[in-house]
Amino acid sequence: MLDLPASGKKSRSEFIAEQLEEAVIKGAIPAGSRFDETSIAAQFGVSRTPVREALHILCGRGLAEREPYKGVVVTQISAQRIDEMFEAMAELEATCGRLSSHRMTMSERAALESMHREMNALAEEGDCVGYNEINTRFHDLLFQGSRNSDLIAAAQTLRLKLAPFRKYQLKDKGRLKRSCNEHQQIVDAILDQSPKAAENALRRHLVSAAQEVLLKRQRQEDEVAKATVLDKV
Amino acid sequence: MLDLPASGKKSRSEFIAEQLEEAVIKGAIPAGSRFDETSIAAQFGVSRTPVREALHILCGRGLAEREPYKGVVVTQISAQRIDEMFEAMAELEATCGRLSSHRMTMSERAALESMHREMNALAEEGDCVGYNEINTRFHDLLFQGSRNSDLIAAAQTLRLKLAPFRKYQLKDKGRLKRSCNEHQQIVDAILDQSPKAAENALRRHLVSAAQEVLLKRQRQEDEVAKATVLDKV
DNA sequence: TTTGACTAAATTATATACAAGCCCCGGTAT
DNA sequence: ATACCGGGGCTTGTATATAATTTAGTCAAA
Repeated sequence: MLDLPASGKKSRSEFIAEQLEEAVIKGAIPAGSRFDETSIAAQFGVSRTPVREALHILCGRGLAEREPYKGVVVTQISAQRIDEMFEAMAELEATCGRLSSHRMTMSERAALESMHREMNALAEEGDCVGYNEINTRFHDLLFQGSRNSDLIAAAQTLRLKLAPFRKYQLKDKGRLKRSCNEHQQIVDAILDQSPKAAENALRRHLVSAAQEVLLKRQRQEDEVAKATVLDKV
Repeated sequence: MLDLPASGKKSRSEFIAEQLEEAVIKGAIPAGSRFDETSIAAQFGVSRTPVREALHILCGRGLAEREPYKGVVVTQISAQRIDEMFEAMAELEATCGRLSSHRMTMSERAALESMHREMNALAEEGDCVGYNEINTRFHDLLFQGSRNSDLIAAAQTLRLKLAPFRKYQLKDKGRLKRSCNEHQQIVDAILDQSPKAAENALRRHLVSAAQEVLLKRQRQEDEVAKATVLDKV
């Protein structure tokens, strides 16, 4: 039984929703598996009511799907869907970048460059965890720079849905350095206030991120398949 | 007490969510007003439970917001936010149009053109209701043509949020005809498979839609303000 | 052996009961 | 007169009980 919020502002439903969301994003709850209301309620030491409300929230965010009298399952996503999601993400980020290139404040531009320098250092050290953290803030700043809450919201929604697959990415030093090079193009475009260059740089960056994820995922699935066959023999 | 679904597939929560959504979109429930769980439950002749679930769904779609122990209120949207929403919508539609220009099938292109011709006729007659209906399908087809479910989802989410303001638009024959002219540019671009032209045409179309909505809204608010002042005197 | 209907168990959906937090309103003191 | 501070009422949040629906499993008949 997990701890409930000491006496936080949030209701239990929201707390549970956050916990479940994190579990889905981290891959702790595999895609396609069903949420059992009773057992989740037991885990958190609450009744089924707040659990149900939490599941509604997850569905709203597209992380799970609900079918009447059948339950809520973690959204299953095919390779083709991942491809689509990256394409959409690329377009959204490209749009944000284009707008950011001439809307960001001086201090935002400076922050972007400073994060980039920091990521360069982390890439050199091969610190994937640190890199990922700054990377998230880097991209988030690009969204914010667009000065459009609806674009930001759309981008973040999609980013959330892609989160479970991010684990396949940015895990080796080689990829980190390539990512840095791509970021260099983005930073340059923003500093130059060049919308077209920013748009292009972000599209390219997302293309290579997509490739990375899809290849790694494919490789892992192949291994699983091979292992399964071996088991049967 | 309203009728519940005869014996439909949907659960009561979903049914209620749809009804409330429609009410919000039509403006029957003004922005900023609070949903009273008890009275809504009474109206539909159900308990509070499905009403609460419906409200969660509304919140998920961004039509309402929840604050713990205070209730759920219809999302309040300022003129500036409307402006942002139209900007985001313009970028999303432009992106969809760009992709559609070279991804649509022949029959989709034909359908687009045929809808356009039909709208031309309706504009001539001044049939606003008919025009609006086809117009929705016209834009929806443009989304679908992008072949990207995430872009489609993002576009439709935003479209839903903009829906309450659509009532300020496409109400006089003049605007209908201008809209038609803009559609002509879009259709031409799609038929020519010209991504850049499609993108531009859609941005322009959305700019003028935004202007229409914002102007009409401003005018109406001014009238309300004037009336209020007169009341006080 | 397979198909089909039917029953029972499990799970979700809804209703109802209870607890907790917010808000207004009046009282009191400065 | 005004600012501060409980208390009561109302609304939301949570728990539990009941109804509706699906699914799995059994047994009979083709």
